[in-house]
Amino acid sequence: MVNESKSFRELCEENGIAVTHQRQVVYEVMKSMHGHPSPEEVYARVKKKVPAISLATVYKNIHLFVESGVFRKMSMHHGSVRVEMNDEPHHHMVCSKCSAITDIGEKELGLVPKRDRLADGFLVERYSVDVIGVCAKCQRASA
Amino acid sequence: MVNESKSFRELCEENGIAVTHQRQVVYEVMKSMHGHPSPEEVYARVKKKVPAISLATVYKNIHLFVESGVFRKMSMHHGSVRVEMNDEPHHHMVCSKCSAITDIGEKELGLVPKRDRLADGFLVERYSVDVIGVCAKCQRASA
DNA sequence: TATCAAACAATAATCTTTATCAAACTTTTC
DNA sequence: GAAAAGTTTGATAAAGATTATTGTTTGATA
Repeated sequence: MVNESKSFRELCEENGIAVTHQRQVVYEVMKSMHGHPSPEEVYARVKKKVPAISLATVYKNIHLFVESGVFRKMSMHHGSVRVEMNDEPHHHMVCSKCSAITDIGEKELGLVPKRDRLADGFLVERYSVDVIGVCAKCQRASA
Repeated sequence: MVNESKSFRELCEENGIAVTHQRQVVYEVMKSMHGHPSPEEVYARVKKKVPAISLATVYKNIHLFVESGVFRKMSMHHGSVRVEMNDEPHHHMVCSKCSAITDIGEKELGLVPKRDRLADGFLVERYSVDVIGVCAKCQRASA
């Protein structure tokens, strides 16, 4: 307990964010959950330990953890639904500054070694690669 | 004109969906847009050609195009925000039947050849790979 | 311990998506 | 071709996800 508290305190210092009780509970609950829970699911669990907490606080802390680098966003894509109209096999270059998405052909990317089966008998249909980085425009802007 | 109409008609027949004027306009507008427009953006353009169309119709047709295989979903992830709590470098196996997401270690995947620069001077930070396929559970269920 | 910026809870507002349902349109059947 | 059967549409309500606002409380630090 003391150790966990201490490490959370250190983590906050490293990332330049304040230590609060709510924040610590959100962090610990998230760390304890497997997979990729939604904010609502995190909220439900946190609420058991801190009944007065608000959903907005959970959202704010999740965002804060992402911004400060404690956790990472799982998808760099925009929130609303997007579809592919491009028939060619391709992947995406996603700018971490401006979120712009550009297609890149499968060949140009110099692709993944394909396998039919992966761990636990997962049957592969296709790969979808996001290359996260900085687009030329944002490189110029920050130069 | 006649050709385009004809090919849309054929496309609908192939995919077992009815030919309607609204559907055709949504399809043609989407095909004509570069990048990955949001449903709202598609709606805005379609509305210029069919002022009486409703946003719900655009949504319904986008879903129909995805379900019937005319277009593809760009991200297989769930709608709400998700973050990574897993510190190890890893990627994701996403089940196309049940949408379950499982982590897979970078090494187990047998990785991508890394490059620093890609087309147009895009500066690479990291790769994020989604392997789309069928999980063991869903394979059993459909066997 | 007093001060001040940051974080909090509560809640309203916004944005995105889905559901409902009667009317209009497509397809099918004759 | 016209009527029946099945789909799609528009309008709108509702649900779901996220952000903004505001007055209050709390944490860090002098």
